[in-house]
Amino acid sequence: MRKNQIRINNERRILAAAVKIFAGYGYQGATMRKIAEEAGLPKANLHYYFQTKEQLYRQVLDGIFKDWLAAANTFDECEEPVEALRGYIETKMDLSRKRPLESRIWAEEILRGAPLIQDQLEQTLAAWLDTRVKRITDWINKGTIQAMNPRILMYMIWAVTQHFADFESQIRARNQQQNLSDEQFTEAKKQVVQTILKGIGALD
Amino acid sequence: MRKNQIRINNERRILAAAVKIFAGYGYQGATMRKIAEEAGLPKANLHYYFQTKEQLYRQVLDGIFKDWLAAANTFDECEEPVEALRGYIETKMDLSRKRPLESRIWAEEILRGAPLIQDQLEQTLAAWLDTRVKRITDWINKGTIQAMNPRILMYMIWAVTQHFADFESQIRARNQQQNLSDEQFTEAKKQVVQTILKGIGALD
DNA sequence: ATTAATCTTGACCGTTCGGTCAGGTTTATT
DNA sequence: AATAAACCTGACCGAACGGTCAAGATTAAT
Repeated sequence: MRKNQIRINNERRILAAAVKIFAGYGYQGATMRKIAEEAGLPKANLHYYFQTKEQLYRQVLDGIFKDWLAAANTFDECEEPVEALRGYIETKMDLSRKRPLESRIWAEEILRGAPLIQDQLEQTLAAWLDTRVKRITDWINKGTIQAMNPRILMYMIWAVTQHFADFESQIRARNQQQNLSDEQFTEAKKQVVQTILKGIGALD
Repeated sequence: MRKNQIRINNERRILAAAVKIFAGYGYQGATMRKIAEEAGLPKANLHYYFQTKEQLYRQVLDGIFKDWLAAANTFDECEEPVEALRGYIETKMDLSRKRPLESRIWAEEILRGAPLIQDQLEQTLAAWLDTRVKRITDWINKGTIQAMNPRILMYMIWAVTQHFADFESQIRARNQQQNLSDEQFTEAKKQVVQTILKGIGALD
């Protein structure tokens, strides 16, 4: 039951166009016409592969969601808070930099209260968050980091890593400047990691 | 040339409804019909006071923008980094908590790249940011806080304070839980302030 | 070569959008 | 009391929306 090559190609093409348009206009602002134009296909053809706009959007979100969760692997692989948190923060910032369009779509969906993926978020994300909270709690009990509310720490990391990329692309667009150079971005990553790790007493 | 009471009342009513609807649906998702319904007025009446949807949205943004900038006064009033940053962070978090709808509208506008208020942002915000950067640089030169890129610090504070409120309201909605209690919120503020101040070497 | 399955697309549909406007009503001015 | 200014609103408009469909073109299976 493998899919035909034509279907594979066209679905990929449509999804790529959808990412661009959804990122640029938001869910409501995006139209099937714009996506079709971007993909270089007639609008009716989009509806052949994706029955509705919502279904197309869901598939876009699915792809993003998986990547965003996968970024947390370093969190699990490392035993100590310094490595674990540094790995997670850097991976998430890298991801936001590498895929700014997807990052923006994700941010908007979260901001709107995730009306289309509540279920996934409730289940997957709650469980995901719980295991990280447990791990942070262990560090606190061992005295490796200072006492705090682990959930708030996760929110802070989330906010900073997620929206750093958004700020960046927005500032770049406004100033007609170049993107942050690799050196500048590495500096930013370093500073974010440094501030948070030091802030929770994991350094010095 | 003072405005009539009728005009004052109705404009206020419409703006309040607009805040609710824009926050709930985003700029594109919001419709003049929904706003009119929320305000309890016929749609044509909205267009009597605000000629276009965009003009109405601009006025909503204007109100938010002023409050958000004003929140930074503590930053100027205090000489030392600990007071200045604590005051700014706490004021911004309080503001986001007190006016979550406005906070969400602002966040979405920023996320979209501020297509409707670019000019204001470029001028006002750039200048605003520059003076803060200078002040932070002074602290660094005096050795009160450790060396760093001041702009990145501002982004971090921005991201955390802004989107903490967004996360909160979203999580509340999803879990049908109560809002964070005053105690919990105070705890959160404390932890954010503590983490950032300690993270930049202003504490301990 | 024939049939079946898949793919393509211009034309079209009902709905809703932001916005307009004429004509009536209420309020302010004299 | 009369005139002017401000306010109100049901009905309407063209445009754009998401989505449909029948009929033809292409590809795959036999």
